[in-house]
Amino acid sequence: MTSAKKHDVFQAIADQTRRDVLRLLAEKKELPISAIAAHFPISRTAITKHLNILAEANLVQSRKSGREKIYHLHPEPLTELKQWLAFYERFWENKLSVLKHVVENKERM
Amino acid sequence: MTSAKKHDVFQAIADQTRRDVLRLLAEKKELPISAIAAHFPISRTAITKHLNILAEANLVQSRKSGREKIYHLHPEPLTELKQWLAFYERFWENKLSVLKHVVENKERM
DNA sequence: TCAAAATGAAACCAAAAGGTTATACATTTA
DNA sequence: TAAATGTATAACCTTTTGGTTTCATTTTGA
Repeated sequence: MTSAKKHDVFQAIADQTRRDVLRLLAEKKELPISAIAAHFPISRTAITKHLNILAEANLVQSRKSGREKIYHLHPEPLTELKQWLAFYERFWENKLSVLKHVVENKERM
Repeated sequence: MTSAKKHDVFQAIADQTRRDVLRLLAEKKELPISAIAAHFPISRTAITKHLNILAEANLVQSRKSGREKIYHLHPEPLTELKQWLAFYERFWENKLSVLKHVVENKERM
C-alpha cells in the first residue's frame, strides 16, 4: 500500500509559486490563507490549490483557528529530495565549487 | 537577458521517467537514444521529448556519432537544487535523522 | 443579530504535459 | 546501391495544470 499520492515532493516544488509559498512560510513561521494570498498576484482560490498540493506532499501543515486556516512549513519531506541528490553528488563533486554563484538564498528560485 | 528557459531543473526532475533516465545515464555513462528508449515502456519519440527537456535544463548533453546521438549525464545544474535545499536544511536538521529510512539510493525515485 | 471576513467548493477555461502514429531524412552496411 | 538502422519532426490526442469567477458556509465582532 504505497499510499499512491497524486503529488510528490518533486512535483510540489516544480512550480515557482509553490516554492515562493514555501519560502514565505519559512520566513513568517505561520500564516492564514488570505495573508499568504496577499503576497501573490493570483487569486486566493489559486493559492488554496497550491497549498493543497503542498499539503498532499506533506510540505505544509495547517491548523484551524476560528474561521482561519493557518499554514506552516513542514520541511521533513525534503529529506527525500536530499537523498535523491546525494546519489548524484559524486558525479559533480570536486568538479565545481558548489558555492560559486551563491551569495545567499535570497534569489527567487 | 535571463535566458528564459522553458524548463528549469525543478521541472526537469519533476517527472519520474526523466529521473529514471538520469539514473540510467549515471550508471551507463553514455547511451544513444534507442538504447535509452529500450529501457522504458514508452515510445522512442516520447523518450526524445524527455531528453530534450533534460537537455534544456542542461542535465544531459549529447554528441553525434554517425547516425547516433549519444547522451551523457551533466549533473552540474543539480547544484542549483542543492543550494535551494540548503536554505531549508536548518528547518529540519537535528529534528530527524536524515538517513533514517535510507538504505541506499536503489529505490525508484 | 447581522454584516463582514475567511474559507470551501463547483464550474469552467486555455495552455502545457505526456503520450501516440506517421513520415521523412541521414548514415551504415550487406 | 538498396535495405536497414537511428534520428527528427509534424500532427494529433487526452489528461493535467494553473488559473479564473461565482456562490455557499462558517465565524467573528460592532
